[in-house]
Amino acid sequence: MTKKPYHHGDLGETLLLAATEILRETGVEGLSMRKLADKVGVSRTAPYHHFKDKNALLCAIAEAGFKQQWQSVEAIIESHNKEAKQDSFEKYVLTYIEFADQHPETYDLMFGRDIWKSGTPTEPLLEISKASFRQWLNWVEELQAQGILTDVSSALRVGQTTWATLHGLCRLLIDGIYINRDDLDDMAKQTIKIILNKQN
Amino acid sequence: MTKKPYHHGDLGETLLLAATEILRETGVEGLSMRKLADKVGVSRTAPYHHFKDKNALLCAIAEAGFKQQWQSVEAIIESHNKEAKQDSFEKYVLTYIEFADQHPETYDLMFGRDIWKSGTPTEPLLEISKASFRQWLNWVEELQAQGILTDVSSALRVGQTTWATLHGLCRLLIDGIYINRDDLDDMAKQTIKIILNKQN
DNA sequence: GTTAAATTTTGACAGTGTCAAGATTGGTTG
DNA sequence: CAACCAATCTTGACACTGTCAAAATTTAAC
Repeated sequence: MTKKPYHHGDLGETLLLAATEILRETGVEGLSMRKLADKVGVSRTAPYHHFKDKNALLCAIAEAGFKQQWQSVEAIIESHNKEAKQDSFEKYVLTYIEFADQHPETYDLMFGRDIWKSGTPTEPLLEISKASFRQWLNWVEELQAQGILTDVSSALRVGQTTWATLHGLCRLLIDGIYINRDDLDDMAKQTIKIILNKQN
Repeated sequence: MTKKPYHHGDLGETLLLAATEILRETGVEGLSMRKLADKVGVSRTAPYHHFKDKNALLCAIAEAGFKQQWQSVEAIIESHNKEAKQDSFEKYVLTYIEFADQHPETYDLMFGRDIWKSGTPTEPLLEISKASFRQWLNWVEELQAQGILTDVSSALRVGQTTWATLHGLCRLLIDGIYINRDDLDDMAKQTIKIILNKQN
């Protein structure tokens, strides 16, 4: 049952795709509703029938980012099920960093100021972001149970700080401050050590 | 030799002060050149003779932030000189977090996208930010020498990752994601433990 | 006191997000 | 098939933004 909407064909999805492309090429500051409409070939206000706001559009992009991230994490969980937990955790962290590295603009939208401070997250975005964090907490709990992570503090607390560490690294990478691209691999490993609390 | 400039009295400084106030009250998104001019009582384009750009204005604010942070750090170094290094390091970290907590908008400018990605840092800002990071690296070196921090990796590498941890926490706090205000003290302590690599 | 430089203003332009009103199209129902 | 309605798209408009150019004003220097 492929329903082809009215005039355009499937504007909503087309807009999302085009917006994501503009985002990748020029960053958020280069993404305007009008340019987006131009690129797709509709009038300036056409997008407003598919996204209430520019904020809503950004939220939709971020939402897609969370979904993608979610899936790649699930893939790791399944494929690495047999291995030692610690190995798959490392893979987890590397995948997380890789995502931030390859989709910096999307990552910035997912966790950055634009949505969470300047704007307001939509309901579905709020949900999936919470779910995403819960996914992380589940990992932490497992690792605590197996003695790989501290259980001196609660899973929540450990989850917060470890994720802060990971997030901090990603931000440094994305914002390009105090960090060189060549250092990334090395720092990722270092970060894993810190999280796992190993000296070497 | 107090030179009172031409018409206004001391526009440059007045603008900086007013801009910082607007920043605190409404965030970057509420800070426009025109509102700023209005607030100070000059015409829209008057600020452009004291700051080349809006970008230059933001850089000036960030620069002031670095200076303030620098001074509070220096104060710690002096006053805590006699104590054990580790104690003053903890104080250092807490002070850093406190600054981010009390001047979130300024902190966001200092390390955020607006200047480092959307805009371009001015020369003086670039300098003081580097100096600020070197200040941190000096701490790391001292702590490495005293066996408080790992010296498995270089000071640079350890400095990067530890600062990433600290920065990550501050960002979480500022952006208000996955973290409650009440958890701050607890998380700060936790973060110190992680950095110092102590399990409890 | 005249000249030059620094400072401020007014006018203008392109760009932004978004609302209101009208035009067009498609699906649904009699 | 005809009529209606709702979804979709366009045009026009408004307020706001950053910033440039040219004119006006004030101060400093000689």
